[in-house]
Amino acid sequence: MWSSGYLLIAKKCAWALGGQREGSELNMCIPLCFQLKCNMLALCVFWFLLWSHVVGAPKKQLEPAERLWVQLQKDSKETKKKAGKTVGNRLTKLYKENKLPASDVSELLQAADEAGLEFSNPIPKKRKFEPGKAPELGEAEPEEGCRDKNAARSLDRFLRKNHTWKDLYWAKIPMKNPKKKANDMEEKWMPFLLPHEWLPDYFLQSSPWQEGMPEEGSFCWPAGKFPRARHEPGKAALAQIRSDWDWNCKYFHAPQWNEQKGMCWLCKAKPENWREMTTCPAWERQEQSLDKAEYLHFLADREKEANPLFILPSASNDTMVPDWMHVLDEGTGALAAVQILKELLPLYPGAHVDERVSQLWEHIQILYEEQHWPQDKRLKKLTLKDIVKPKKVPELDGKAHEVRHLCPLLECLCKAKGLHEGSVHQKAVYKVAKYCSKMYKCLEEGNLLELEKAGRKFVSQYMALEAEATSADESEVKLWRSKPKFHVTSHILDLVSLGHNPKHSWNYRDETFAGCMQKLSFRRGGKFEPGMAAEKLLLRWMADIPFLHFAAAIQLFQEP
DNA sequence: ATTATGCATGTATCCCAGAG
DNA sequence: CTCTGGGATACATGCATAAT
Repeated sequence: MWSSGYLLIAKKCAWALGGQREGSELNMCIPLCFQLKCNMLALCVFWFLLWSHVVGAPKKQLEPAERLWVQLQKDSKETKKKAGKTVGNRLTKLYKENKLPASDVSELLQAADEAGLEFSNPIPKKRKFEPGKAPELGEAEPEEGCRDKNAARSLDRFLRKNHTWKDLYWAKIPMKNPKKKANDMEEKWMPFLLPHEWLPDYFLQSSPWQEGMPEEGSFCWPAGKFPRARHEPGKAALAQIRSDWDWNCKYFHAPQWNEQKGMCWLCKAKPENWREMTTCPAWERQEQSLDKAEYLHFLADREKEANPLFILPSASNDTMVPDWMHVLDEGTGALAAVQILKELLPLYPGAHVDERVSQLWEHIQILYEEQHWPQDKRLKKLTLKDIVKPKKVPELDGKAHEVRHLCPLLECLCKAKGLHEGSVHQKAVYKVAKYCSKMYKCLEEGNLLELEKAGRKFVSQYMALEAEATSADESEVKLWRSKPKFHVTSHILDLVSLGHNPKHSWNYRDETFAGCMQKLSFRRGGKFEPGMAAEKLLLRWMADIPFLHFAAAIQLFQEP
C-alpha cells in the first residue's frame, strides 16, 4: 500500500544497486566528455582566430602591456572552466538546501549548460522544452510548455545517487495523523541514519560541526556489544537532552524565572531572595538545593505533572544541567558586555553619539586585528541601537559565539580608556570587565580553578554595581540590573568547582539546527507521507555534507 | 470579514518503452 | 535485468476571485 515498502526492499538489496551505479555514471560521463571536447575545440578555434588577427597583422606594433593582455586571456580558459564548475556546484547546492523548487534549478542548470559551462550536471542533456523560448504555437503564452515536468524526479534521482553515506535504514514506526480526528495510531515507514554506522566516522572529522559538538573525550560508546548488522537490536543509553529554559519549562515543568513558589529547578531560590542565593558561598546554595523528591513535591505543589522520564532512577532535576551558551553568552555575558560598552561610549571623541559609536567600533576592530581574531568569530556590526535602547535594558545583537569572543576584549577596551584609574564607579565597571574577560579566557584555556574564581568575582561585582546604581538614582535602575540568569551562572560555577567543564555540556548547535531542518523539510507539493518528507530531508542533508569513511580507511590501513 | 472555489504551479509515484 | 526518460495521474499549496 505504501510505496515506502517498496523502497525498503530496494534499499535492503544493496547488491542490486551496486552494478548499475557505475554504469549510470558512465552514461552521464559520455555525453559530458563529448560536449567538453566540442567546447574545447570551439575555444581553440576562437583563440586561434583572435591570435592570428592580432599577431598576424604586422602593421600594428604591439605594446608589451597589450601582449600581456592577450596572454592573460589565453590563461582564462582554465579560469573559465573552474568558474563553470563553481556555478554548477552552487546551483546544485541551491537545490540541496531546498532554496529553489526543482523546476527552477533544472531551468538554471540547463541554461548554464547551454552557456558552455562544464560541470557534473544532474539534468539530462537531451530535452524537448526550451526555457524562456516561446514555442511556435503562439506569442500569447510564451511560457507554455517551457517547464520540465520531471525536474523534481531527475534531481531526486541525483540526490539518491550522489552521496557518500550508507543507504537509509527503513523501519515501521507507529505514528499519529494530526489531520484525523480518531486517536488511533498508524504504522508508517520512516527512514533513519543508524547512529552506530556514522557516529564513529563523524567524530573523526574536524571542522564543520566542531563548534557545536561536545569537547573531545566527553563522548564515548557505552561499554557493551557493538551492533554487527543493521537490523541487530542494540541497546542505547539516553545520555543527553538539549534544551533551553523555555524547553525546560514546557517539557520538564521547570519553574519560570518569576514564579513565586520558586524560580530555580536546582535550589529553593525565590524571586525575593535569589540575589542573596546568587552571591552566597557555594555551600550555602548546596544546603538549599532541591533533591529529586523535593523537586517532585515542588511540581505537585504547582499542580504540574512530572515528565515520564523522571521514572528513570538517574533522571532528576540536577541532571538538567544549565548550559554556558544560553546562560552566559546569551544572558549575563552579553548583558555585562553591552553595559560596559555603554559606559565607555561617552569617553570616545565625537560631537554626536553615532560618531562615538563608530569610534568605539573602530577600536574593537583594531583589537580584533591585533589579536588576529578569525573573521567568523568577530562581531559583525555595532550600531547605536545595539547599545542604547530608550527605556529598555540594552541588548547586544550578536550570535552567541561572537559574544563569547568579544568578552575577552572588554578589559583591553576599558584599560585603553583609563577606567581602571577613574572614579569609584568607573573602577567598579572596570572590575566587571576584567573578571568577565578573565572568565572567558580561562574557559578557552580550560583552567577550571581560575574560571570559577573569576566567575564568582564577575557575578558579585556585577551585583554590587546593581546595588550602587539602585541606591544612587531611582531613574537609572535600568542600567546594571541583574537578571535571574546570574543565579544560574552561580550554579554553573558550582558545577565548575566540582570539576565540570562547561564546554562538555554547552549547546551551540541547537539555535540554528531547528531553523535549518525547517528549511530543508519545506515541501512544495506532492502527496504527503511522513516517511517521504523525512527521507527528502535526510537525502538533502546527506548530499550537502559529504560523509568521509575514516574508520573504514583506518581499518584498511591497519589490517594488511 | 471570512470562507469556498478555480487556477497555476509543483511534487510523488506509477506505467511504459528503449538502451545497455 | 536495471536504469533512464517521457507521459499520465493524483495530490499539495498559494493566490486571486467569488460566495457567504
